[in-house]
Amino acid sequence: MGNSMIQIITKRKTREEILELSVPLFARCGYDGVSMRDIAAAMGLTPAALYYHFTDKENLYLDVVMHACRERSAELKGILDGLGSPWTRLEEYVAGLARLNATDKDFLRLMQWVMLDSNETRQYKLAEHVFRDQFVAVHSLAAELDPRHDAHMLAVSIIGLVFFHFEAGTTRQFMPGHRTQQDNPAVLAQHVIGLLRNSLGKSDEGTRYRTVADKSCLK
Amino acid sequence: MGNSMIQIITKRKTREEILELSVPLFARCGYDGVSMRDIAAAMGLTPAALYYHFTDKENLYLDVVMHACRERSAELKGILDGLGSPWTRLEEYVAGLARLNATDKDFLRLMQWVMLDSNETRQYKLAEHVFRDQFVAVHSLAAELDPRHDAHMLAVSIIGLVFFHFEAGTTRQFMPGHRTQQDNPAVLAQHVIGLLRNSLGKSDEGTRYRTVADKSCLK
DNA sequence: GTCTATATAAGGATAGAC
DNA sequence: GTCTATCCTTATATAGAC
Repeated sequence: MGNSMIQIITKRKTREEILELSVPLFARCGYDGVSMRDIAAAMGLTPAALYYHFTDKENLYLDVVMHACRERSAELKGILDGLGSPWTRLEEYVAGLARLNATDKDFLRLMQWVMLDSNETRQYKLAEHVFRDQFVAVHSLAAELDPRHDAHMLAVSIIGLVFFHFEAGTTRQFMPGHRTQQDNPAVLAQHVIGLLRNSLGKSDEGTRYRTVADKSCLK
Repeated sequence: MGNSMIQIITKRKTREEILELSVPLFARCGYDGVSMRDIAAAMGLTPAALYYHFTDKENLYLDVVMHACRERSAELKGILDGLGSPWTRLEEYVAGLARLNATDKDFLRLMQWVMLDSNETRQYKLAEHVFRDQFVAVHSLAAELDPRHDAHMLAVSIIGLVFFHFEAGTTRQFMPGHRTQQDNPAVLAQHVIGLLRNSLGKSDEGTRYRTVADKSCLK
């Protein structure tokens, strides 16, 4: 009995280690680009050992992506569910999302793989576990920010403004006007907030037209 | 001589057909997800025949992506190089980019694969042939639109606002607030232009604050 | 130009020993 | 839990006939 307890704990531990070590592999090369042999080699195991912990490659992949997301998006959820004014939460969320994407390239690329997945049912499962919670929160925030806009489209635009900047990161660096400071998440956040400031209804706070004087969104 | 001419023409024709038929395959499943067998089968050929026209899979893939882009982004380039005012060109470009992405899912997905490519030199080659021309044009447009903004970041934001909407299309449809009309490129274009209108300096035209009266960006 | 046949490697997955 | 050994399938690519 005590023995089986140890087995379970050990199994859990190895399982978690496999998940954690697989994240960068799948992030870099995607589902088809990584073999069970690759994963086993990265772990210092043989491929056969992986099948003790996971039924097949598909389930291993699903668990890896969900594991990576559960860990990494908790902070953002906290911001979105926070108490500040909608505009404050937006600023913090944009800054947080930019920081996450700048810091953790693996997370960024996993999201890209999810959106490109050619297996429909797999994509649906992942989208539900990975995007739904956060999108629901951004969607309500968008509705609070400016009820005159379409909340769904505004939510997508907010996320897209941050996300695409990093998604295009590796190609952007070869394009005209690139400077290294643009990869600084704080700089991007300021840019995005500057873009959104005048588009969203802040007239009730008397700040709707403040951009002319406010230099924070200017170069 | 006349005979060799026929051979060259035939070779060209078959080559073009292979490229055209490979676009949807690579668009759907990416480089690793498509085999030479798949392509040959789609063509009604054997894999060996492909190696008469292309040295290897890598070069076939490169040619497919470049072929698809050359054909599809010509219209957008025309808009960007057009004669209208910067703001007019922006509106037309956003509308054109939205239409292209909505109409041609293959193009959209090929762009995604390029940005995710794990082969660095391959990604660089593709980025140069696929993005540079258009980005240069959007970059100058951005500089004209509002010299106070960082033109590079503004250009990325303009493209990202349109692109991400469609990139997230398959997952977006399961998220709250989704309505089918949001997939209409004209609706998206209006949304994006509405967002940008107040952020970009149009004060010299006396229209900077016109959003309060202008209902086109409202739901 | 396209075929058949085949070399050679890499992939997912399992059986059974330890 | 992990190993060795192996099965079977699929992959890229080439040689040589037609």
